[in-house]
Order: sequence, then C-alpha cells, then structure tokens
Amino acid sequence: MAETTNIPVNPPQRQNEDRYDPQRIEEKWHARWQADPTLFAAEPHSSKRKKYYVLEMLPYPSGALHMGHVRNYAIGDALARYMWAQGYNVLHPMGWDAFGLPAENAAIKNKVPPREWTLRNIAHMKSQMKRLGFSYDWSREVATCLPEYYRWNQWFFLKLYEKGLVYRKNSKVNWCPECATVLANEQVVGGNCWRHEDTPVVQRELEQWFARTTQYSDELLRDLEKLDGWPEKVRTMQRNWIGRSDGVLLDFKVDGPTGPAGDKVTVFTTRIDTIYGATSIQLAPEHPLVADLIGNDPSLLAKVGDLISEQRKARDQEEVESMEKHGVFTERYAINPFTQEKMPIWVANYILMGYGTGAIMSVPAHDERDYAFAQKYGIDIKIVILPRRTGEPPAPGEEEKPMLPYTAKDSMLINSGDFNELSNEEAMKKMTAYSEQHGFGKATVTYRLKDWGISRQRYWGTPIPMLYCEKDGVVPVPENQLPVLLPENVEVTLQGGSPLGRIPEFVNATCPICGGAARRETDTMDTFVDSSWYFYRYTSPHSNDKPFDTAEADYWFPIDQYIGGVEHAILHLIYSRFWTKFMRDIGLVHNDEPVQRLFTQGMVIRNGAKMSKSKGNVVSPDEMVARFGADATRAYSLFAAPPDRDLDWQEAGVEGVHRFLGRVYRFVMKHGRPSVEGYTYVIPGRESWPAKVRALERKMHQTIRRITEDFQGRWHFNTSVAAIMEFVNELYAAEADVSEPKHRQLLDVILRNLVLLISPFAPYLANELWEKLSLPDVAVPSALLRHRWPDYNPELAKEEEIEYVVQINGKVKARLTVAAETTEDIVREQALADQKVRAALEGKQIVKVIVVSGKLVNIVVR
RNA sequence: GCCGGGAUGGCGAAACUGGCAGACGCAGCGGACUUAAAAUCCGCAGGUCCGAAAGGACUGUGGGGGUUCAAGUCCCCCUCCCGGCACCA
Repeated sequence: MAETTNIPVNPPQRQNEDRYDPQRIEEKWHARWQADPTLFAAEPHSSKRKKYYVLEMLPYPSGALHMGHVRNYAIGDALARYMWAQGYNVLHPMGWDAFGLPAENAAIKNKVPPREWTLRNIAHMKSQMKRLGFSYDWSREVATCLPEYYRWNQWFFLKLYEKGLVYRKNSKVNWCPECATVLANEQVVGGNCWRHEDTPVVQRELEQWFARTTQYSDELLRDLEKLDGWPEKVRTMQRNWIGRSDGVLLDFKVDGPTGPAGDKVTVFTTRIDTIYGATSIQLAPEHPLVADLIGNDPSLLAKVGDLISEQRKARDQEEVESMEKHGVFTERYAINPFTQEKMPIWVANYILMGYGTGAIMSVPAHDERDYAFAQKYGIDIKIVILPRRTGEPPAPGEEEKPMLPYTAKDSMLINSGDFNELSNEEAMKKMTAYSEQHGFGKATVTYRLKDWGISRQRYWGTPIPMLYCEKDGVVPVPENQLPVLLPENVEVTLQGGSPLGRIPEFVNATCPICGGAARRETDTMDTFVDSSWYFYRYTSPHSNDKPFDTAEADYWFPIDQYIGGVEHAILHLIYSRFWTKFMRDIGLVHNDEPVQRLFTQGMVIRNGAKMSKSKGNVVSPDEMVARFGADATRAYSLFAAPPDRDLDWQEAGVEGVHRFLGRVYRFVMKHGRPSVEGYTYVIPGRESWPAKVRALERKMHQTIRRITEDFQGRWHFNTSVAAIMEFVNELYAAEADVSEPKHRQLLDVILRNLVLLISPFAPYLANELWEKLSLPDVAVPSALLRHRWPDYNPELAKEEEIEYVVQINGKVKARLTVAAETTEDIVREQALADQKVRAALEGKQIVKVIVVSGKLVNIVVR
C-alpha cells in the first residue's frame, strides 16, 4: 500500500486575492467610508454643479430593515451614484418617521419607554443601512420624534390656525377599538382598521382638530395634470380620491308645514337635464329634515331608525353594493321648481349624508339606482331623454321607449317643456342658467375629498400646541414658547383617551392672555403631519429659527426623483402636496408641487406571498449580507425583476449574482494593472484586429449605452445587470485574444469601464477593483462617487448591418435589416438577395421571407 | 360595475419603434481540473417528431378572429390573475 495516508489536513490555500470574499472587501471599505462622514455629503446650494435630489421614502423605525426597504434603497442608491457620476450635486438623505403607535405597543409589551425603543431601533437600522453601503448624507439625518423636528410641526400648526386652515369640529369619528384611537377616513379600509384588518371601526362623537385640505381640492386636482413624471396609476388614484363632480344645487320647496330644518330640500345633481323626469325626492336617513317631515309618527320614526343602523352596519362591513335598495315614504311632498308638480319625499337607504347634500332628486328613467327603487315602490317613471341626436329624424321604431334606465349623455330631451329638442349638453347649460335666474339653483362643484382629521388620542406624537382657558377659550401657544415638549415620564396603556391627560404637569398650564389657569390640549398629531414636509427639512436640517431655509429649499426643490411603495400613493402624497401648497401660500417655498418624478416599486414577496412573520417566509437582509455580501444582495434585488414589478425572493438567485460578481472580481484581479488611461481613448489599427476583439470592443460600447439609457429612461435595472453579465461572458470568451500585448491598452480601458459600470449596483466591489486599477499614490476613498461615468461611441456601438429591400412591380414589399458580421457576409447576402428579388419580380408572389441567424436565406415565391 | 397593470420554458425574466421568441440568471444535464469534494472553467438545453450523427421537419408567447411579406408586439372579441375605486347623485 502506497503512502497516501499523509494527506495534508489543510490543502494549500489559494492566494487571498483569487477568491471573491465579499466580507473582507465590504468590511474594509465600510470602515473607510465610516471614517469620512463627508464622503456622501451634498454640496451647499452655492455649488456650481447642477443639483439632483433623489429621495427614498423615510422608514418607520420598526426594529430592523426588511427586504422591501433594501430594494427601495438599492434603487435609489443606484440612481444617486449614477447621478454623481454624471457630475451632479446629489442630495440623497435619509431619516426616520419616528412617531407612531408601534412604539407605544412595544412600550406596553416590553416595558420600554417609546423614546428609548424608537432611538434604539433607529441606531440599529442606521447601522444596517451603512453596512449595506447606501450613499446617504448622514449629516442631514432627521428623526421626527425629536423636539428640534416636531417643534416645527407645532409651528406649522399655529400658522395653519392663523390662516383658518385648522379648526375644531365636534364630529363623528372612526374609532378603532384595538388601537383605542381615532382613525382618519383614509385609515379605514373596507370598514375595518388599516392596521387591524379584522377589527371593525365604530363611530364615536369627539372634538377633533381638522386641517382644511378641501381648501385646495381644486388645485390638488388640477395640478395632477402637471405631474407627468408620476405613474398614471397614482394620478388616477388621487383623481378618484379627490372626486370632483360638476353639478347644480337645486332647492325644492316642501309642501305643507315645516320645522326648524327649513322649508326646502336642497339636492345636488350632475344631471339637471333630467329634471323633468324627476318623480320623487330621496333623503339620506340621517338628513336633518327627516325629523321635521315625519313629526312624531312612531312607525315612521322606527323605520327611519332601522335605515340608519342598517346603513352604518353595511358601511362597516363593506356590503354596500349588495344591499337591496329600499326606503320609507314620509307622506310629504316637495314641489319641482321646473314643473310645479308635487313629488313624494322618501327616505332611502342608498342616499349618503356624507356626499353632496344628502338629498337627491330621483330620476328613475335615467339612473340605475333610482330605477330600481321606483320599480320596487311603483313610483312614476318618466322618460325625458331619447337616444337620438338633436335634429335627426326618429329612426324607425325610435318612438319606442329606450331600454331603461337610459343613462347615456349624447342624446336629446323630450317631455321637458321649453327645453324639448335640446341636446343634453345645451339643456344643462340653459337649465342651470334658468334655475339661477329664478333663485332656486346654483352651479356647484362637489368633492369627495374631506378635511383631514389630525387629532390622535395617543401619547407618542407631536403635542398639539393649543390651550383651553376658562376665560379666553381656545388659545394658541405663543410661538416663542415652542416647542411644547412631549413629557417622557409617561405610563403608556391601551386605555381609551389620551395618556397625556393623566399627567398634571403637562395638562396644567398658564393662559398667555389672562395669565390664569389653562388646560393643555392632550391630543397629538397624526404622524402624516411629520411626513408631509420632512423632505424640506433635509435641505437645512439644523435650521433652528425656521423649519428650513427657503433659499436652500428653492435650490433643491422639487425633488427630482422620489421612490417608494405604492401604498403611500394617496395619503402621504396628497397630504404632502397640500402641505407644499400651504407653505407656498405663506411664502416659505416657491414651488407648487414637491415631487417632480415619482416611482413606485413593486413588493418583495417570497413563494408568491408577501413576506410576513405569520407566514414564516421572511428573509432577513442581515442574513443575506452575511452569506453573500451587501453587493450581491443589492444587485440581486435589482436584477431579479424590473423595479416596478413584484419581486419573488430566491436565495439561489442571490447566489447566482454572487457568482457573477466573483467572475468580475477574478477577471479584473487577474488582468488589472494600475493605469492612467481614461475611458475616452483612441486606438489605431482597429481594422487589423481579430473579429473577436473588435466584437468585444463593440460590446463594451453597447453595454455602456444600454445602462446609460436604462438610467435615463426605463429604469429596467434587471436588464442593466444582465447587460454587464453578457459583457463579462464575452470578456471571458475573448480572454486569450484580448490579453495579447498589442491589445493591452484596450484591455485597460475595458477593465476600467467595467468597474465603473458595476459601481451603482455593487459599490463595494467596484471600489476594491478600482483600487487595483489605480496608481499607488492615488487615494481611492471617494466611493467612486465623483468619478465620471464612461462615455460610449455610437459609431463603435453600431452593429454592422445591411438593409435589404424587396420590391414587386416597383412597390416596396419588404424592408429588412440583416446583421452581418463581416464584409464578406454582406457581399454574399447581397448576391443572394438580388437573386431572390429577380425571381420575385418575374410576376410571382412572395410567400415568405426567411431569415435565419441574422442571414437572409430564402424567399419563398409562388 | 369603473379605472390601472398583467398572462411568454421547470422558475425569475428578455425581446425598447412589428423583423432570428426565450437574452441574462436560477434550477437541470454533460465535460475539464481534483485522490475526492468544494470552488472554478467550458459546453448542452422551449416542446414534439425524424436522423447513428451532422442536421432537419413541425409546433410554440392565456383563447378566438383580423391587418401585414412579417405579430409576443397593432386592431376586434373573450378568459383568467393582481392592484385601486365604488350606492358619489
């Protein structure tokens, strides 16, 4: 037996440099970047460079980053790095949406004060972000839970109060029993709480602060037209949310005795042209007039009460649609101001007090809902619109009734007195004018958008800077007493009502007017207030006499690119648009819209489902970084799917990207040498190169072009990364040729460009390799941010092609572009083509043109 | 119901203005290197059929129709999936 037992336990280790070891590389550069806090800092607004403001939505410090964050920031960081490389002065800040309920829940569960819990989470998540290598300017970091931030929320609140844009209203509010707090309308999803999807929201009566967002309804709607850098989807959602409709308010006199609610019913209609067909009035069950009309008839009272509770229940449980339409006749009548006819007044379950006036004129012939209702109760159905254009003769059978209900608008009026024969459009104009002249109508615009309820009965939020004095009533806290500090010695519980109300030192205050005792407002602000203007704070985060410096904001705004999840498409983005318009009106900013371009990225899912603890399919970024490195994790999140689509996380895929980065690493380490050659170059004698080398050079230019174009337009970073992979594959295939001494200069250029191209996607690796390509005395701590992006030469990027035109009888029948690798190919193709065309011209028909592998091989003729 | 977005191999996807469908990657198979493995490098690969092989034929982008020399891409109709809105008068 041979002596084979003495196998060394540790096989000879390869050179450290041969193996791609992301941990070693990333920790090395991470340390260097940490040592220089100015590395990613934006230049002040006096900079000569053009500005570019790229922003990712600020996270809630929930504890740890998840993959959705990583994806979001990987997109933003790639863009920021590309824009730096394009020579822009880039503002790329990060902050924390640090107020909110989870901190209180954690306080209850873990007995940790919300502040401590929040700050600890911030510290952890910040270190994760740094480890992932994102190029944030941390000198501009903002945390909304700190007094230096939230005092400006309070300042804004006072300004809004001054301008009459916040007001107090005793109103029914949505109350989530689980959160023990009030929810905005926007936080109610299908009758349930947006956080507790199984918890139905109940109604409660409370005094609340409201911001008058409706003041800007029309502008918020109109300016959507300007936002052509936003996804159409988001604009549509906002349009629907604002919900403008143009119509007329019409007064109908009530016949007979009336009460305190008045002697007329005001309805809102968008179809005044159908008024001659209105055969009843329908009131919402909660309409104030109802009580007057039905008096104290006990059976009617009971029925209306049923309608109210039924309506609420249905609304809570999202059964509105399937509900059968029914109602109660009040046994009273109103007078149609156009016809003077008596119309029965009903109370109906399908009329909402929250929209329009809570009363409608019912036109059964021309409205689906009214039709169903009238059919059920035998109410008159009067046709006043025919599906025929004015001036057209009736088609045969046209005198027949249209299919009811007939709701189309491009038709003609009948049975409408003086307005007969008019088109809808004209009738609406004339009838509106008529109603206004006679004092019973008024052209009006109605919106679905409601004022924004900003009071929250919670602890962990911005205290509302208001006082209640016995003598002077509601009194704002004077500006020089800001901030109203949030006390820290608070025991947080989930009991209803605000925790602040249980702290006498906080509640008891002095009235600034009379000097007497006053009670402090104990509600805090909705956290959407924080996020409505935070991106302005980034422009001068340490300003301590104003929320931010207007000159800085003027320089940086609007945000050139905002990136985040589509779940904020309505709330956050509509509130911040409102806030910007308000700030403009008080002269603080000089732009109408905060966000020029918006990008909404897809979700990160796994096994077809959203990542969640309950499903047990959560992948932690820390684990990915530990196994494959930050570069591979980030690059994978860009490579696996286009950024606007959902991304199914597959670890094998991350491994693949890791492998690819290793290929780049090894190739550059093997062939790289310090060189001063730039990315622009002139290399003579190109004609004598082997085809492989020429093709490689072409590939380089094509790759630069593709990636540059992806950044400029389509943002398909998945194909950007794929393009670099292709380039690297070709590089390996041509390794033997291109490493010959006479191509050395080309190889230098290729390696440098390759490293620059991967830098937005794998910044750590790019820096490591750039060091390899740099002369020893050149310092490389710049994170490559300010190194110029490579140019491509369009001529050298072009495929060699021939164009081939097929004609029959002088008519161009086909025009084909055929790729040809060499000149000989072109000649051969041309000869073949000519032959085929000649055949085709002999009075024959072309049946088929066959192109295989870029070469025209046959034209089938008959 | 209305609005928006989708449907392409075993999987994630690509094909930008109609012009070689499936780039790139994952998983798979084969080879080289190695005592072996890992790592790495090279190659194969939509499906069905013919052929020993080289190669070839047919078929193929949710379904049906159409325009075109040419359709994943344009037009008409339909099915399914995802997201948003919804008695909005």
